[in-house]
Amino acid sequence: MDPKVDTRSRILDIAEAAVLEKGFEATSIEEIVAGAEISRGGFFYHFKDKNALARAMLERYIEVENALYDDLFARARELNDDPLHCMLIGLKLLAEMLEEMPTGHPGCVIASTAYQDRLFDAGVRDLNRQAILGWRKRFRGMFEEIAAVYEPREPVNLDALGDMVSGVVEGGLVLQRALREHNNASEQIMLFRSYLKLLFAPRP
Amino acid sequence: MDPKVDTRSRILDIAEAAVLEKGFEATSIEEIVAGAEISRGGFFYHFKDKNALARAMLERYIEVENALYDDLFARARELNDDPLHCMLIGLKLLAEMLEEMPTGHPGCVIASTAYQDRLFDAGVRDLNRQAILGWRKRFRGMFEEIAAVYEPREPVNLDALGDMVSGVVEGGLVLQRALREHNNASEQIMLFRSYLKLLFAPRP
DNA sequence: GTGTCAACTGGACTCGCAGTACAGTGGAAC
DNA sequence: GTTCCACTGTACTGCGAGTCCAGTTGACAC
Repeated sequence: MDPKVDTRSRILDIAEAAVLEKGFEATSIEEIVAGAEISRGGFFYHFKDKNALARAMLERYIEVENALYDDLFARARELNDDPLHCMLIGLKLLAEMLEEMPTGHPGCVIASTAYQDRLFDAGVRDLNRQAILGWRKRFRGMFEEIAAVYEPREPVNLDALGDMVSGVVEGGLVLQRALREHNNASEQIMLFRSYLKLLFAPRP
Repeated sequence: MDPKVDTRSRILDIAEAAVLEKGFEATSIEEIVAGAEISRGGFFYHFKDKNALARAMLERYIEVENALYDDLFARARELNDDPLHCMLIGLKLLAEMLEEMPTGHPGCVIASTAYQDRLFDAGVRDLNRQAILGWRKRFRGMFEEIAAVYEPREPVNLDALGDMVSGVVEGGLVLQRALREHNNASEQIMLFRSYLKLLFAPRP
């Protein structure tokens, strides 16, 4: 049973670890098949080419990420029913989570594919795009709820504010990777959180 | 004279355009030498390998970027002497500049190298790191000036706030690339600007 | 027990690209 | 007239992606 645990997911596991550590291009198929203990032929049996691998990785990653956000904000909602406080708690939880991830959050995957996009086909690029649009929609919805209760202190485009969650995470991860520091992403999220506190502060 | 205009910078020009359009890995030396109308031997005469090219590109890019920030905030300072207003004007100018860049801002280069870092040697990675640390220092200094006049409404780490400028730009550029939209980066900067307005709003 | 199919193995091959090596050349500077 | 810089051109190695395909192995079907 052990050697048979779905070869396809084993390939994805190995590939994901390698890609997160050193990037997609720097990860060779040779290396993946060695890690997964299969032959090159076996790899190409499951994935037509590296593009197909990228697509499968992105699909899986986006699912995991969405489940994570669902869970995070569901927990936040349990702790506080107010939409603003729920958001603030959720962001705190997200920041804590990012700190606990030693090698860095997979969020990388999105930025990484965005910056190497000529390496990928239209399917991969579109998947990437849809993921970010999904997060925009998710957070925009939450901000609408908040804005219905707390009038924003400054005029604000809620789509852009929704994007800012993804943007701050991605930007923070870029900093973290480039600086080789550890808490940049979580720090950036906490700053964004402080922005929201000020933006939706109740009028006196 | 025309065919002789410093081959080295011509290589850098061609390479930069290609890399910004499709990424470093996807840009072949073959293609660069064709664009610059030199031979492969000529390329390797100027650059030991692709790593040396990357380092030279980064060096040049960072210089340009720093000059740009110098100029931008100098102009802002001319318009208003108050450190907060100077920052707000500078960010507005930056946002406008980003909107006017059709193919997208070179800021990409930093994120791009960060995400493909295993492709590069320690020299390139360190250059990348130093650039971000330089911006941290620059913006931290400006925020210190502001905080000396306007007490922040929320506790804030000024290093992290300095990083947030780079982070928001990088994050915005990631969004822009992935979404294939055009104003995400400038929108994100304007949101950051609105954060600063709220954070350093004078007490009544 | 035979047949079928999915899930592979293994090897041989092509292709494109990075990088090496080096011999030769043309023109400006001294 | 020589030297040297800035190349050109060619020929080579090596690596990794991707193709092709013939053959194996184990599960289940009938």
